[in-house]
This record gives sequence, structure tokens and C-alpha cells, in this order.
Amino acid sequence: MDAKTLCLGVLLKGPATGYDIRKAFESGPFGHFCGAGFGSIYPALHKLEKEGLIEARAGDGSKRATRKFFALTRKGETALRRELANPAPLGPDLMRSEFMFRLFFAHLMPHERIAALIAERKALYKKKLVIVEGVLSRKDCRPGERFIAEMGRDLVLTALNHLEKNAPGLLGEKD
Amino acid sequence: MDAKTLCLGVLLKGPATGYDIRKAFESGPFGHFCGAGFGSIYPALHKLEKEGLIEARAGDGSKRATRKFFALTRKGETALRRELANPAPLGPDLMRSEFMFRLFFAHLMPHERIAALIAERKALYKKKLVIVEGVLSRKDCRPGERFIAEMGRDLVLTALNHLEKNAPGLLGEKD
DNA sequence: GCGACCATGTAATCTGTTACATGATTAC
DNA sequence: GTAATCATGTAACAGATTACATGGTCGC
Repeated sequence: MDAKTLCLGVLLKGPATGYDIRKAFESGPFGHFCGAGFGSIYPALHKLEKEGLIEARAGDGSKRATRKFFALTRKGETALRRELANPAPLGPDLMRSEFMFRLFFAHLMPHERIAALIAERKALYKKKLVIVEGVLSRKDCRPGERFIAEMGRDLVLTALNHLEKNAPGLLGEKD
Repeated sequence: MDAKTLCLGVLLKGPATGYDIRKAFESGPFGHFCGAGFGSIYPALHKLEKEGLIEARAGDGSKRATRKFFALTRKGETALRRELANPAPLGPDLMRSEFMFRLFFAHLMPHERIAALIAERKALYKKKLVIVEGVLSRKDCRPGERFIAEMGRDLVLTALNHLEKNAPGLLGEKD
């Protein structure tokens, strides 16, 4: 799942600019299981174009002429399908969370700090929830996309729930 | 959360070899929110030693003399505490999942392939569950560690549950 | 006019992954 | 004896992150 494959995947949903792809990761349907910044996306796009897997179309004459829409070529679609069909076992789901790393050492932090971290994280999760619910409300949401978005929503709800239910206990029984 | 900080964190629980640290990520209490391979751990350990944050002790005379136990120095403990106290806002929780990426495009895959992917993933999640329950059953599990392990357990249970409940729907309504 | 957001791109650096290389110990 | 697990390490490479650099458009 390098940046190139990720871009290919996003473009399967339809032509998009580099900026659009970034948004798909930041606040779109891909955000809860992968991601990439501009510094990965643009180089990836250029490589894909050179390989003939995508092609660029100029922005529609009038305004914002600077933007470049990229679209999958037939070759690109085939490549992605082949990648998806690859029977090699998939890697494990990876999660990395600075938040969990910190809370792991709760016994080394003052109460207020823990409480602040948890409050901050709850706000983040709520924002995520809004995003994933936005995805679910769209009509062009295919079964697979819906399945994954619902999984993402359940996961965020679980995290939120855990913080709400168990934070008091953590703050109370501190040594 | 680079490899160095991660190692420091693991060593706060007690002296360990590079191999032990790897296990803490692979099948120990750190596994569900961070990770590193040997190729990151050993160089990190050597850098930390050079900086005086950890120190090496030779293996206990008898057998397995080749292994080297690393332990936090006072300086190292201070450094970690400072890091934990750092009030800079934490980065978001990142998840990356090849599984979700694939399932997102379920409409491009044959039924059996989807079913196989889901079955495989269920097995992985069950394995994870066993690991996290092992962590929770240990007595030396501090409140923060317990809080995070319970969060991990809830998350895995949610994922498992989602697969069990919704996979039939995904397989049924395929176009 | 100004701030937020749209939009593209490059370069340096950092760091992680992968593959390689080696060898001891333990349980079957 | 042989396979699994313990155990440490290096080197090359790929890749991502970060910071930089620039400029247009939209709404208030």
C-alpha cells in the first residue's frame, strides 16, 4: 500500500486533482485506513503518469486553470484490478497512536494532564465521526465502501465510548 | 514516536534485550498502538546507549551469554518523563489497513475472494484478542496500561463483531 | 483588503523496511 | 537431527515527512 497504489485506488472513484486525493485521505472515505501528504501524492502521480497508468487532463478552460485532473487509463484500471486480485496474504492492520502511548504511562502524569489529553482526544474522535457519517450519507457509496465506513464508524464509537466510560476510573484510582 | 522513544517506553517497564522489545511490539502490551522491527530497534538501542539514556548489562554468566540487557539510566528516565510531559498537541491516531483498502473495492472482487479475506482477517483479530487478554490478565498491569489494553480489546471486539454481523450482507447484496 | 482555502510542486532529510548474515539453544 | 525460537546485528534501498516556495480564488 504505497502512495502509488493509494492514488490509483482513489482515482478509481473518478478523476481527481492531487488536492482532491489529499482530501480523500484527510476528510474523505479513505481517511480511516490509509493516508498520504502532498509530498507523497504529487511524486506518485507523476510516476503513475510516466508509467501510463493515469493521464492528466487540463482544468476546464475558465477558472482554476492551474489544476490538473488525473484519470485512470485502461492500463491503470487493469493494474489496480490485478493488485486487488493478488492472493498474497495481506499485512496486519496497523494502528499507531501517540495518545495510547502517553496514556500507557498515566502513572507518570498529573491528573489534569491526563484529563486534558482525554478531552482533546474525544474532540478528535467526534470530528472523525462527523466525517465518516458524511461518507455514509452519500449515495454513490458502494457496498464495499459502506461496509468499511460502517466499520470505521463502529471503531470510532467504541473508542469514544471507552474514553467516556472509563476515564473517570482512570482518574480516580490513580496512585 | 520514533523507534528511540518507543524503546525508552518499553524499557520503563524493566530491563530487556532487543529481542524482548520486539516481542513487546509483536505480542506484548505495546502491540496494538505502535511497532518496530529489529532493523529499527537495534540501531535505536545503540544510539540511546551512546547518548547515555540506557546502559547495557551482560547476560547472566551461565547460558545465553550473547544477550545484552538494556536498562534505563536516570538520565533516560528523565528524558522519557520530559517527553511524556511535553504539552504539544499529539498527532492523530493513524490506522493503516490493507484489508480495508481491499474490501473498499469489494465490487471488483469475486465472492469467494471476499469471503476468504474476511475469514482470514477474523482469524487475525482473534489472535490479537488472545494477546490483549493475556496482557490484561497480568498482575503488573498498571492503571494506564490496563486502560489502554481494555481499549484495544474493545476495538478488536468491535472489528470482529462487524465482520461477523455484516459480512453476510456484503456477500449477499453484491452486484 | 484579508484570511481561509484551493492548488501544485521540489528538495533535503530522516527513518523505516527489507534482506542479508550468523550462530546458540530448546523441544520433539 | 531438525525445526522453531532465541538472539544480535549491518547495509542498501525505498519511502515518507517536513519545510520550503509560489500563486490563485472566494467569501466577508
